[in-house]
Amino acid sequence: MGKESVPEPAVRRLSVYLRELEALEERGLRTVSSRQLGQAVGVSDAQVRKDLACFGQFGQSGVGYRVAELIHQLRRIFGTDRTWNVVLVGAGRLGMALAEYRGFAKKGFRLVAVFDNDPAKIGRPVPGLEDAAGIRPMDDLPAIVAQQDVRLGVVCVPAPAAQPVADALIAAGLRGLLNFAPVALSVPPGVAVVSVDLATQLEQLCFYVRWGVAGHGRS
Amino acid sequence: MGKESVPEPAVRRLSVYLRELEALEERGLRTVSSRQLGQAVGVSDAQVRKDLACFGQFGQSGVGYRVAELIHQLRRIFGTDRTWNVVLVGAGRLGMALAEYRGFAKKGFRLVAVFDNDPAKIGRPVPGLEDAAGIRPMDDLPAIVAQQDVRLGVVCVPAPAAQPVADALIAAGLRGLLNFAPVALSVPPGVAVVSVDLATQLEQLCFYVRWGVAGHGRS
DNA sequence: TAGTGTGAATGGATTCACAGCC
DNA sequence: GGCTGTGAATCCATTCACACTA
Repeated sequence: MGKESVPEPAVRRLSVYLRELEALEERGLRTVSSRQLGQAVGVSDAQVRKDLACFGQFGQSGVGYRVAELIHQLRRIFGTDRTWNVVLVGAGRLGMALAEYRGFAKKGFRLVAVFDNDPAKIGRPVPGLEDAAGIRPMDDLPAIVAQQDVRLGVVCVPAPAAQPVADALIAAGLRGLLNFAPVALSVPPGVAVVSVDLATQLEQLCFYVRWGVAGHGRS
Repeated sequence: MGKESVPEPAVRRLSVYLRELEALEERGLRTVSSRQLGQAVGVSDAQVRKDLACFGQFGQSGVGYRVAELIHQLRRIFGTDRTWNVVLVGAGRLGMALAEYRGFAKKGFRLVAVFDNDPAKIGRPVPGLEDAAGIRPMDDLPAIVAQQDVRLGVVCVPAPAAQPVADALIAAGLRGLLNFAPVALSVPPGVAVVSVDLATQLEQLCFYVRWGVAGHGRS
C-alpha cells in the first residue's frame, strides 16, 4: 500500500465516500458496490474503483465492498483511525461556532485549546472544551502544542492577522492548518494548508447560477 | 463575451484572483502582471492568463492588468456587481455565526431572513439582520423569497433535515444552495449546489499531513 | 450473474513557447 | 524590456472495456 500519486480530486472524493459509507452503515447496509456508492455521491462506478485502487484492493468480485471494512480502511488512509489534537485561533463568532461544532469530534478530532489575543476574551469559557483555562493568550501556544502533541490548527482570525498567526502556529510545530481567513497563506514545504473562504464559496455559487451549471458542486 | 467551457478549477481560482486584487487595490497598486498575481496566490503566470482569457482580453501588453478594471470585470463575471439577496436556514450555532458573518456583506450579498423550525427559536432576533421579525418559521419562506427576489440560500441544518430543506428552498424558487450539512444534496438540473463540509475539510488536511503534501490546498 | 481491478483510450486542463504589442 | 494572448505540446484525470473472480 502507500502510493506515489493520488489525484488531488480523488482525495476530496474519498472523504465523501467515507461520509456516505458511514451513513450507509447506520442504515444497516453490510455491503456496497462501486455503482451504488457512486450514485449516492454523484460519480461513476469506475471512478469509485479507481480512487480506491490508489490504496489497495478492498473489494470482492461479484459482491462489492464490505461497508465496515471499507470504512476502516478509509479511516486508516486519512489517519482518522486515531485521535488528532487540534487548536483553534481566533475566538470571534465564527471561531466560537467552530469550537463548539460537534462534527469535528465525530470524525475523531479533539479540540484542546482556543487562543485569542483580545484581553477581553482571555479566560472566557468555551462550552464543551475540556481546557478549563478557557480562551488562552497566544503566549501559551508553544507549551500547549508541545504538551499535547498537537499537529493541526484552525485559523479563524481576521485577514490581516492570518499570516502572522500561521507563522506562530508553524513555529510552534503544527503540520497542518485549516484556514478560514480570506487570504492565501504562505507556508514552508512540509506544512499543509486547506483554505475555506466562506464568502468566496458564495461567490462561486453565484457564478454557477449565472452561467449554466453542473448540478452538483463538490465539498 | 460569455463562454462555452470554463474549466471548473478556473472558477475557484478566479475568485481567489478577485480577492487578491481587492487586497492589492487596498494597498494602492494600480497595475499587476499575471506573474505578480500568480505568485501572490500560488499559480503560474500562464495559468492566470488562460483563466482570464476564458472571458475576454483584459490586459495590456507590456503593462499587465489595471487592477480596478480587472476587479470590475471579475465582479461582472461572477455577477457580484449587483446585490444578491440570500436566505439562511438553520439557526444553530454555525448558522447564527454565518448569519452574522461580515464577509458575505463585503462581497455584496444581503441576508434577508433566517429560518428555523424550532419553536423555541422563532422570533429571536438576529444581530445585524434587517428583518425585524427575527428568526422565522419555514412557512414564511415562499412569501419572503417571492417578495424579495431571493435566489440563493444557505443550508445550515443537521444532516437528516438537509434534503427536505433543500427541496423546500428549491420549491420556493431558489437557484443556488450553499450547503453546510454533511450530506450530498440531490437537486434538479438548473439548480447549483456548493457544499462545504467542515469536518471533511479537516479530514482532508489530515490526509495531506500524513502523506507528503502540496504546500497549498485551494479554497 | 454481479462486480472488481486495470490497461488502453479519451478528453480536459496545464504548461510551453512564441508572435505581437506597448 | 516587459508583458499579454494563444496555438501546440504535455500532462493528468476520467472513462471505457474487458479479463478475471466469487
